[in-house]
Amino acid sequence: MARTPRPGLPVRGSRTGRPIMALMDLLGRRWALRVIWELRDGRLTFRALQDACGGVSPTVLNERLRELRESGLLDADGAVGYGLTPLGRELIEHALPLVTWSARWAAALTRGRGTPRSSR
Amino acid sequence: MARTPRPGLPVRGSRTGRPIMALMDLLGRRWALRVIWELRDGRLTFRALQDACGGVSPTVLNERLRELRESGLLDADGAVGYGLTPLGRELIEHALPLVTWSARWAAALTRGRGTPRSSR
DNA sequence: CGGGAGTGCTATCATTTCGGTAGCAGCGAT
DNA sequence: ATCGCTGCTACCGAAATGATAGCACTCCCG
Repeated sequence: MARTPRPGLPVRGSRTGRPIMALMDLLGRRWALRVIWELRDGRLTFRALQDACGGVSPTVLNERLRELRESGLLDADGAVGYGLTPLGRELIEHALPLVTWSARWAAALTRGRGTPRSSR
Repeated sequence: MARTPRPGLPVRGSRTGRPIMALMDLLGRRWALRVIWELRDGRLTFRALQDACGGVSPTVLNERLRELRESGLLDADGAVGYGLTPLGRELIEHALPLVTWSARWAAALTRGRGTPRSSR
C-alpha cells in the first residue's frame, strides 16, 4: 500500500519535498479530486459517495478517503459520513478557476478540430 | 492503450462528458501535471523533460506527451522539443493559485501534528 | 427476540497502468 | 564512418486500480 504524500517528504516522481509536488501526488491519484468535488455541496456517506463517483470500487475509495483524511482535507463522522474540512474547502476555492477554464478548453478543442497543430 | 480523454465524451469514472471531468481524467494521469509544470519556463527536449521529471520512463512520458498534444496543451517541434501552447499557458495560469495554496496546506499540516481530527 | 436496512469496510482476484532497462532509426557535425 | 544527439519502441516485472462478494456493527420496527 502506498504512503500518503506529505509536504516536506519525497513523493512519487520528486524528491524535493516541495508542497506542490506532494499536492500533485495526492490529488493526482485516481478519484482523489473527484471525491473532493462530490463533497462540495455537503456531507455524503460512504455509499452515497461511491454512487456519486459512478460506482468506484470500495477498495480505492476507502484508500483515497484515508489519504485525504490524513491530509486534513476531509473528516469523517460516524453518523453523517464524510465531509470537507475548512482546509478542504480552501482547496476547492482555489481549484474553481480550473473548473471554469475547462469550459474554455473544451470550446477550443471543439473549434480546433481539423487543424491539429504540428506533431513533428 | 487508454484513449485520450475529451470533453463531451465519457471518461474514466464519469459518463457526463462535462469538461471538468475530462480535464480531471487527463491531468489525473501520472506525470501529466508535472510535465506541464516543467515546461513552464520554456521548451525542453524529450530527454531533458525526462530528466526534469526525475527519470520518468520514456514509455509513459511519450504517452503523456501524445495525450497532451492531442488535448491542445502541448506542441512538438522537431528541433526545439516540446513546449506549451497558448492553451497550455492558460492552464498554468489558472493552476497557479493551487501552487500558492499548497504552501498554506503544508503549513497547516505541519502545525496540525498531534491533533488528528476524528477518524471514526 | 429477530429480521431488515443502513452504516463503514475488507478480501479476493482480474485488469490496467506504470516503472526500468535496452535498444533502434534518423539526422547533423566532425 | 563514427560520434552524439534527437524522438521513440519493445519488453517485462511491479504497482495501482476495477469489480464482486461479503463481513461486522448499529439502529429500528415488529
